[in-house]
Amino acid sequence: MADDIAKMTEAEAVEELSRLAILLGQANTAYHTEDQPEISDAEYDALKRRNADIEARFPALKRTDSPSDQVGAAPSDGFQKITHSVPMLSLGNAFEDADITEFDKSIRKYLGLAAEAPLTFTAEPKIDGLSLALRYENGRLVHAVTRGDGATGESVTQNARTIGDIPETLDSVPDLLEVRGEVYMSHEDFAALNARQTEADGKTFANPRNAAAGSLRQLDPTITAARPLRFFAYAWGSLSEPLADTQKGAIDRLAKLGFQTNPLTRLCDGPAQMLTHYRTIEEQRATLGYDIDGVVYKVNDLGLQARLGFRSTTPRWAIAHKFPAELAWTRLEGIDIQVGRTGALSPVARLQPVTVGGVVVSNATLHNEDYIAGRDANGAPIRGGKDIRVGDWVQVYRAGDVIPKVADVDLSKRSADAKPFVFPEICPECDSAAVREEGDAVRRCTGGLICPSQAVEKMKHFVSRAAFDIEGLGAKQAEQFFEDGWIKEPADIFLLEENYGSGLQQLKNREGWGDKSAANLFAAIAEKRRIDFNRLLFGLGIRHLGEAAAKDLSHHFDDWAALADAVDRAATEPATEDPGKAALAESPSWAEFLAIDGVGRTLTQSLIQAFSNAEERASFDRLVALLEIVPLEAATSDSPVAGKTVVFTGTLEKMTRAEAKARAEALGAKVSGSVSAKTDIVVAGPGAGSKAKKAAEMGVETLDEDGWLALIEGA
DNA sequence: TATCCTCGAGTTCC
DNA sequence: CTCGAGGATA
Repeated sequence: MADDIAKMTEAEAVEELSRLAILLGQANTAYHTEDQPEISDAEYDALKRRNADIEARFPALKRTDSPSDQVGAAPSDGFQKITHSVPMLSLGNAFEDADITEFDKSIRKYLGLAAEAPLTFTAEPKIDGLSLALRYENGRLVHAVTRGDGATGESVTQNARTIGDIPETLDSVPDLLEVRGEVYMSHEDFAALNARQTEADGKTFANPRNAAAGSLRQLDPTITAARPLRFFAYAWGSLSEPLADTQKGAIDRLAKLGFQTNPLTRLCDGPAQMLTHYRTIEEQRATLGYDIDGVVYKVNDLGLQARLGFRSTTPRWAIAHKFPAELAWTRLEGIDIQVGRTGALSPVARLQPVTVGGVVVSNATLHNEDYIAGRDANGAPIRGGKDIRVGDWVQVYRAGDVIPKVADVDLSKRSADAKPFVFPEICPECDSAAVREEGDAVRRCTGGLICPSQAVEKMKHFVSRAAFDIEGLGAKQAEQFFEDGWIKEPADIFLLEENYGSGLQQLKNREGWGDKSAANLFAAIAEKRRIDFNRLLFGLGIRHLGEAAAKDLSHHFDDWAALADAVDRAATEPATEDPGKAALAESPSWAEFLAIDGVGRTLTQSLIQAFSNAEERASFDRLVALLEIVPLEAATSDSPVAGKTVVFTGTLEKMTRAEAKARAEALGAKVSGSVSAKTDIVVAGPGAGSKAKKAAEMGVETLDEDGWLALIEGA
């Protein structure tokens, strides 16, 4: 250790560590962006060693962004999960020019803008890479998080620091700034990387996107550092203060801060200009040097963006205009039938492997029975039917550049002896009858849990990410345990240790399993004995009960017993021969379900069916007895309208009805269409009629539009 | 009753 | 990611 370090005071150490962090940060940036590093490797190492020495003497002073945790640090085990403070949503898609005019129109309608009123959009290439969120606090990069499922991503901070386009520090920025953008690899760098990979171990990447994704998710940052990744900034998440008041202004600001922004970003005054720019970008696509898969349009005015807000998974103010998908022709070698957890029989095409969009595809979906069929039993042509036969030449594409689909068939190349595909009417897995309900597109196996395929798929669903999400017990393990007979129903998972704890030995003999993994698994399972009510409901795999409905139900029912009791009562109400009739709605037990937003007759019936099935019910009971169910927290919004039921009536002048509803809901209010005893607030615009009158009669608080806006202001 | 929007379910490859 | 269908709404 150098003498001066041994003599250093704490204050001096703080200052020196700060100086070293900046120097090393600059050196890193220079190293990764330029051919010529500013300092030699030896000098770099010396600085790094000095930093480590000071940290060794003053461990308490170690900075959160310490350079010693960066490139060259020991690999961490896995990536920390981080919840995005503002969700990273995906974009709606457009494929045709008409979708763009429609996009413009629907925005105008939502905002109440006339067709001739000015409305400006940004248009920029959609980079085909992976999204990354960079969190800067007081101008220092503290976190880099992948998109993940949009709500939660993985921290790849150490890896992101090795990317030259990502600054370590920023000058004169808001205290909190989250920059979002795309990590990608250029064609040139991709080719060079694959050449190197070929020499090293022969494992090459299928396309630049996969190479970028693989590189960013390296546990050892030194490997990422050796991969030439780049970054374009195009958006932002949480901010302590706005960057600008337009989209373009914000992008320009990011560019000034030192981020790369895409040079093909333009302002467009309407659909005509947007489409022109789309063609321009499309023409340049091949020469850009990196992959793009379309053009993104965004409403330029950030005030309007805020008014437009979000649908459940996409913003209303942006859309991705995709380039046409790459197509390929190949031979259909066979058609297999898969049976899903609900019993749905899905046809899957087995193809002669073919490259589509940089990936070799050998399976593709064939949608359903009608899609394959040419003519029905009476010889009449089926609408939408393509008459696809084994042995045919078929056209394949990857929908959204992901899911392979059979798009078309070349009838001219059909061999004379090709036979129409006969869709099975018996489940291929369990021989139960497979029936198709009137008006339904899918045929379903009626075997229920007798059908091994349904049973195992249900189990996979139970352990899936949105349900119990047990670490170490994914789809594969669930299937394996099911086949072993160790897990026959969800409750068995929680009895696994008790019943097969001694089976540790057996586990150990299985490939990839040791003492440790079994212990870890039991710990992970134990952790999920405490489970959110909505996750439990979703995990049960009741038909029509998805993630959203599970939340709706757990908002309404306090606990499992309350729900089960309500379902039981509904089950004893009049038969449901004709679910459209009023008799059902009038029965109080059904009414309780139908009154829940998002719950209708179909789901109610489905709940009754599941709970009334003795075996299924017993299986639920066995499971619930082993769990501690955590009720869903009420939307903890402290806005003045949280939990209130609001009715809008009359003409709204400052916002459209859809906008008013969305804003109210975002603040935790429930928006209803008619005034009832449950209504808390009526917002009446000019021309309000019977609803305002009824509200007055019932003594419900009535506000005009300004009164409402004043009420929610600041929330 | 028709239309719009959102959700559920099933899909592949890495 | 897409299709089909359920649920809300005009």
